[in-house]
Amino acid sequence: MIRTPLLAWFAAHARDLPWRHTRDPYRILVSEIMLQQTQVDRVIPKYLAFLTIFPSLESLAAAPTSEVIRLWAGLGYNRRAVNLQRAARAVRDLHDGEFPRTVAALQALPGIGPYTAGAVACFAFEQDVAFMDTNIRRVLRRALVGPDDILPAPSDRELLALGAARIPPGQGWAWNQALMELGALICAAAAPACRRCPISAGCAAYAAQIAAPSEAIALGAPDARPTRRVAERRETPYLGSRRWHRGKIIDALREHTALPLARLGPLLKPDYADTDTEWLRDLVDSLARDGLAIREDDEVRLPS
DNA sequence: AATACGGGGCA
DNA sequence: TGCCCAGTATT
Repeated sequence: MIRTPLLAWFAAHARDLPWRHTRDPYRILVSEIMLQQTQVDRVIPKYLAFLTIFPSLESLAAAPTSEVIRLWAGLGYNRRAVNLQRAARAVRDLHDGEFPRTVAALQALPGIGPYTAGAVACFAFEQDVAFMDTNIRRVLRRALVGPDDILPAPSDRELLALGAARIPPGQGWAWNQALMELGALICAAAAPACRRCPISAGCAAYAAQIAAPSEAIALGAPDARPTRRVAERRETPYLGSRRWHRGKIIDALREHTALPLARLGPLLKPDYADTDTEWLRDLVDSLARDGLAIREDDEVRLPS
């Protein structure tokens, strides 16, 4: 068994996370869906609570969708809750209750994309597959390509190929966990802790930083360090946005079995008027298309 | 290739 | 405020 510096570091410094104690594909899937665009610390309590209520794929598949959506409160991206249950039902109905093991079959399930399919194949079935989340992408890029601002930016396909070739055979599980852990704890997006990094000796970004300690810009080196994200797009304001209102509607539906539009409206905006009905109906229908709500005439409820 | 999709934590 | 976070589906 090969002991690379990264694997040694992981063995010594890995956080004790609940989903690292299991290989149950159902539990791994729940963790991976919850972790999509959501920080570890915020997921842990939700993950434990979810598995207490839905300890098995069968229990989740058989549950009312409304209960799954209610349990999802506080996690955001509520479609994930619906898709997670759809995936559970697909495994039950289309795969005879047996989790598919291949990346392709996993990715065919609702809400499971390239990342999650690879993660389940690796973390549940211990396959040596390469995949990328935001952490792995940043680590591979810095280590194998160079500083964040180098151009052209490597494509995901290139990065994936580079990363795949470096997986120590038979240790994909630990390797991929270690890459993610390094990205989260050491090779952070801002202020990476290179002093504590176990792979800085072989890191392209670190080498570049040592060679040119940030005075290239001050000296005005032409085209030396072209900056990516020069014209960064502003993040759209969240408060009062369509997303915000959708979230508020789901919150209201979590509290009530059913709600007429005329009662839902004032819960969203104090000055709700009849002229807002069309706006509200459009919002509700968008939720209905996502499987997050059901509207019958002027009454709204969570899906059963 | 762009957008929509939640929400909370933090500088 | 603006940025970030174990992404996916749709256009």
